[in-house]
Amino acid sequence: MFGLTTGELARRTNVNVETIRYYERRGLLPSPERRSSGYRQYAEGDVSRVIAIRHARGLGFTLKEILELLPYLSRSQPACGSLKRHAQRKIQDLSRQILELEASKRALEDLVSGCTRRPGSKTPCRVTVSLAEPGA
Amino acid sequence: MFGLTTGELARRTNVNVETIRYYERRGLLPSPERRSSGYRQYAEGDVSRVIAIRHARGLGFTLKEILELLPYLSRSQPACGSLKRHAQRKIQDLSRQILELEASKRALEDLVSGCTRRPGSKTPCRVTVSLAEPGA
DNA sequence: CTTGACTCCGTACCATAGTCCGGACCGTAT
DNA sequence: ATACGGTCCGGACTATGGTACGGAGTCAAG
Repeated sequence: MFGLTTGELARRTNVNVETIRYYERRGLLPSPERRSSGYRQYAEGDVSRVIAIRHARGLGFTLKEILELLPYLSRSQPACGSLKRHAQRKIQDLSRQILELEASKRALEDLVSGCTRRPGSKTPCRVTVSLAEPGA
Repeated sequence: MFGLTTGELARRTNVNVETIRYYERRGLLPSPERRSSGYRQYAEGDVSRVIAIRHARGLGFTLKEILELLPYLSRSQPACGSLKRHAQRKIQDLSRQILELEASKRALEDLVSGCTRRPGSKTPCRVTVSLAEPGA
């Protein structure tokens, strides 16, 4: 066996071939061995590595953050504490983002529910006013 | 008076001069009158227009969405209904985004709280495993 | 009349996460 | 032997929302 080609790795991980190359450029995947033809030869372990990256992406980690996380994943004695701190920081980030979105949502809901304008009315509706003259 | 220059509009609305020009390119601001020198001449109304754009951005609307919204803001009889539908669609978007972030947050919290590994332990911590072998 | 601040313009650049392209080369089946 | 699909590569392109640059022209104060 010569290991997996880029396409095979891509199929197994359900990811675009270009994404595999992109992850290599970003340093998320190690530069694999090459056949004499130049074709990349991936090992089975690379499958779980790609899956781990996709999983972490799904959890909201950026590629940059994952790059910091990856060393822990390949150590035999993983630095659980550091990993935990990363995760906790990410939880804080997510909490903040959620709060921001909720604030926007509430503001919009207030806007919409506050609009009691009847069609044909001469006064502009509250939504219009709020967008056009915020603070009014 | 010759109206406001780009810089004056930028200062009054607390945005970058380049952003003003960018909004013009994107069609969010009308191309203003020009002095003989070519300098843009903005009217007072443009101040509230820029502020409205920033406000809508803060509510989570994209520039593209704001572009669709703006016509309603300048009509004398604003189409309250359309505006309301836009706002409601945005509320749906925000709700969905919030749910996604909350799901990620919960997953991370489970990961972190589930990790009871003692320093020096031979078994890798759950956070590591979960990231490296999602689904395991 | 000069200086410094401001404005003009097109274009390039930033970050993010990929995706796509085109020409060249490889590998295998027929 | 040749066709077809896979792979190689650098670079361009997508979308988003701006920011920065550089050379030229403008405005106002001294």
